[in-house]
Amino acid sequence: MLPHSTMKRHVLIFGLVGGLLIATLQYTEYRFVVIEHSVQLYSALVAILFATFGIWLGLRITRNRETVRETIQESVVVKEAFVATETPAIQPFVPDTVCQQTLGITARELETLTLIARGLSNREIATQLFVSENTVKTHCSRAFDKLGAARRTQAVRRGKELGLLP
Amino acid sequence: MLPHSTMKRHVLIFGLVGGLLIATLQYTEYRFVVIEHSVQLYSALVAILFATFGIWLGLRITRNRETVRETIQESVVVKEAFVATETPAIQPFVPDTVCQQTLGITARELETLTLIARGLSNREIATQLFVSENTVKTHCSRAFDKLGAARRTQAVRRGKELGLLP
DNA sequence: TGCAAAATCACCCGAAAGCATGACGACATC
DNA sequence: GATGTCGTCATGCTTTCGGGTGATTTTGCA
Repeated sequence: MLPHSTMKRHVLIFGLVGGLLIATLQYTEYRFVVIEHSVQLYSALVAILFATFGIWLGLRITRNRETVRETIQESVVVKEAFVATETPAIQPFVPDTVCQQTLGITARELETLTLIARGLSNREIATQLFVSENTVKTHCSRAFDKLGAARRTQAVRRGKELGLLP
Repeated sequence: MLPHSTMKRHVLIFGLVGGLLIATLQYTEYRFVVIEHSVQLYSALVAILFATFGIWLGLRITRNRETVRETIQESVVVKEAFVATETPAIQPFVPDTVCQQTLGITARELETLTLIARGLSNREIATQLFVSENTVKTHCSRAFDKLGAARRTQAVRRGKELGLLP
């Protein structure tokens, strides 16, 4: 359930940022290029910027709308929608405990996976979890095994697909 | 021939009007419709407006530039350009071109990043891109550098945060 | 109380990843 | 023609990962 105010602020910020961006670009342009085709090129750039921005915004909004719709009819479909679309919008992420248990992934392993997904190295993870690097490696190995992953990037991907990671 | 300052002011006005339009519409929206999906629908509308505006502008500019350069062929080019720009607005993921350019990430680097995010190893990426593994490594290094990432997992995380990766 | 699972740590070793550096050709720009 | 960017590739070197194996200590539950 997305609060409307959040969305509103989103859009508003988008708009303002767009305007500001244009303005700043304009300003910088003033003191930079004074060549022949600069205006055309510059306009093209702005146009592309606008287009991509609009497209991107459209994509975003569309995706969110789908989320809303899915949530309303809430059933089995909600799960997939949750993983795919709503996850990034909300802060307190709750991993799919069912999936975790069916795969036999322990709490510590999931914790390790989460830190991997954050981009930490084994050593950093060890520091953060107050364990040795070897232990982290063990957790990694087991988690990778259970996820059917050969690399940590793959593990992250799988974890996100399965709803184990935010 | 239009004086440069005129064009500049043109573009600037476009940007500002865009931002203001969003803002005012947003404001009116606040005190008008209080229906369920109004915000989402409304945002979608604004997005479409933005996108079409951007596309239109892009088309205009493109046509102008083509006209300037080679007057012979034009209609065909415009058609293709239209198809090319509007099609990707629907399904597939569109990376944030602005962010990409501000960071100076090249197309090849982004491609490499995408495959990294898919969990592929450097060797697999090399195979898929028909280049040597060393080249992949180079792309990785440069991309990591531009993203401020030390590891590939970190790069993926950053890329997703910045809207460069799906 | 005792067993099983989990968590912890260690060691080795090969593979992969990452870093630095240099180089070359293509291509566009100036 | 000089310059710059991009893509490509290579080499050498260091670090990190991942797999394998084994061991010890908690811990939870029967």
